Amino acid sequence: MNIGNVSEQSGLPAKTIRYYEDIGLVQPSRRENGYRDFTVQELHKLTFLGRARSLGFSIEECRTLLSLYEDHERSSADVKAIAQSHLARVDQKIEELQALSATLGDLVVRCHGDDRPDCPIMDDLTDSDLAETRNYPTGTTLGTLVN
Amino acid sequence: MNIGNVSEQSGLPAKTIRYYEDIGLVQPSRRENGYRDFTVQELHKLTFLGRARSLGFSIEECRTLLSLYEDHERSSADVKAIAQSHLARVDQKIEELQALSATLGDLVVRCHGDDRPDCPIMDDLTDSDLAETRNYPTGTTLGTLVN
DNA sequence: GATAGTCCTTCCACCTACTGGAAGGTCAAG
DNA sequence: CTTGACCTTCCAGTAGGTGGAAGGACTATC
Repeated sequence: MNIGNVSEQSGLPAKTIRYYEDIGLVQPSRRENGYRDFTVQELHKLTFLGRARSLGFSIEECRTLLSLYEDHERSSADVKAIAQSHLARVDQKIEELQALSATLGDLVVRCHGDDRPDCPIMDDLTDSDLAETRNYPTGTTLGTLVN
Repeated sequence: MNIGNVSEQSGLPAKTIRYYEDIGLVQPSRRENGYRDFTVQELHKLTFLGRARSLGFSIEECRTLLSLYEDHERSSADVKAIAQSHLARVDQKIEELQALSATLGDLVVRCHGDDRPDCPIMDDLTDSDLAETRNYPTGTTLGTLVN
């Protein structure tokens, strides 16, 4: 199967599939003309990867999941552990974002949003006393908060 | 003020401050020896930036907020608009993550997590029939879901 | 004056997970 | 034989930094 075909059937862009080959998630063979030639198994792996990625598993988690996927003797505990730790991160992120939403929501409500310069949002970002009572999240866990 | 001093007072790593200079968020002057020399105003701007970033505003939003911060004639409506659109994105992200959490939570609960290979999580990632009834999020809004 | 330690500088590479685009080879249809 | 769709590789860019190397500057101590 050509990459275009596999792309259509798996739902992954051809670019992404080439990238997955680059990082060693799939190893399609090559034809004489240099074109990649995918087997049905590889199509399944790519579809699997697409689903796992859409559930937010990282590439490295996907790599592990893929090896478990191929190991029919694997224990479900191994799979569950990955899913659980991923779930924990998702839930933590939700909490962080909810706290953020509360803060932002409060600021937005308190801001008149008129043509005068007085603005609680700016005051909050500016005034160190306000900031000290608040409790700004710092650094590590909140990186890119929203995409 | 030297960068180390400003770093300590603003809570931003020196690396980050240099980066912010690179992208034009601050313009400290230089001493004869080549060291950056920050004014108190620049320290305030950096602190402001740190707070805005910790609330999840993007660098470009921070740039706009910073110009509003410096414009004492600005209207609060301009500030509010930015905060509101940011809030909307945060809330949308929360919804997406909650849907994800529900899906993952369901899978995790249904997985025995023992040493046998049967695993609903794997089944879900593998079986296309299951997947069709599900409704996997795709592509754009869910990029890197969790950091 | 020499030396050690800390601070500062620039520059380059790396992170995630792709995506866009250029330059060029291949294949099937008309 | 040409056109267009498909394929290839390679390079660069995204957001927002972070890590590290190589080297200059400053301060304290001997």
